[in-house]
Amino acid sequence: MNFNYLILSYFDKNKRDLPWRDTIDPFRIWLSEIILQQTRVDQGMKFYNNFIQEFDTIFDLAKADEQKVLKLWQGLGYYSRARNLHFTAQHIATELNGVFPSNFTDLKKLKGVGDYTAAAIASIVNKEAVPAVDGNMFRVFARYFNIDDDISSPKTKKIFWDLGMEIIDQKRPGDFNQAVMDLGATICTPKLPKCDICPLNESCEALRLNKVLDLPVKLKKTKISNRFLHFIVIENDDKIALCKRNGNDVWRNLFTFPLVETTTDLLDKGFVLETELDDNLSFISEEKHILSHQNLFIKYWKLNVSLVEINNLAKDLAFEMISFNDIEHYPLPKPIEKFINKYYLD
DNA sequence: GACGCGTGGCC
DNA sequence: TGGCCAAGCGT
Repeated sequence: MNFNYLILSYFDKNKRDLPWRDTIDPFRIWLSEIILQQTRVDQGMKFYNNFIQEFDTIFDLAKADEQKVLKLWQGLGYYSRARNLHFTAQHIATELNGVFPSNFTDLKKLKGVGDYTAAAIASIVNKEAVPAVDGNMFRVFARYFNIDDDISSPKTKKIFWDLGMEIIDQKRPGDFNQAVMDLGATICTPKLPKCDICPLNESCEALRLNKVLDLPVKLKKTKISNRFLHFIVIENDDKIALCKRNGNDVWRNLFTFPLVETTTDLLDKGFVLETELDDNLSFISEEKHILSHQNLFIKYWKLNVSLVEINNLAKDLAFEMISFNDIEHYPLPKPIEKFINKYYLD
């Protein structure tokens, strides 16, 4: 019994019924792969369904505003995926005459499509025998073949790619890749792997050597930094101040309240704005919001000012007054979404 | 090659 | 609880 036979037999009997598995439409396969980057199926499913409901073809996606795409992506995180998704849809619609690339080399040229995504799409849509090297593949292969190279090192990826190229099923490359991912997501999991019911348990090297939980080896740990954010809530009538974020920072092109960032939690002199308007500030609430690489210590402050002062401030802080009725069109980071839901929309 | 980029779930 | 993990990519 070899790896391919065992895992494909398992896949044929146990593959998960997922909406993007009903089609070979490259647009839908592509969308699902982008959504599932660093994201669990459970979390991405409803976003996929929402996108498909809103955009039937790549032309519909290309015609939409980026802001609408980001709004649909709101809550899913890693928002560069949504910006690149939209950019690539426009690129295909206009530069490629709406024809979605189907081979690995051309897919790789698309913004937001790397080795993994290109291989996944090419193997499923084009039956191209290229391995989809993702976290699941790292884990399943590292365990089955007892590979202890550090998977956080980029050069290790070539070891797994080469091995994948050697053994990928030539007749069913797409099923092979999906079978590895399904096994990794349901049986060969990072913690509490279900080795007792694993279809590969008679030939798995890590299981034989009792080192399943030691593989794969991942040495590098991401460094976490602390940031201190002060969001200024400015209201007038049925409007509230929002700023579009720009620059190379989290939540690019999403909207927040006007922001003052400090280097420590302790505000020197107790001032936020460092003008006489600090007298008009009142503390509302605080929370800790955890990103993958940053701890955000967030405070919300209400600024009580007149309409005239708001108009003057708007120039300095670059915000717009947005009607609550229109907020549904503005993509918001999770903390801002939660704040607005709690204080205004309940 | 190292780093920045979200959110939610698990124990 | 806090650390780790989840179908990576761009720079």
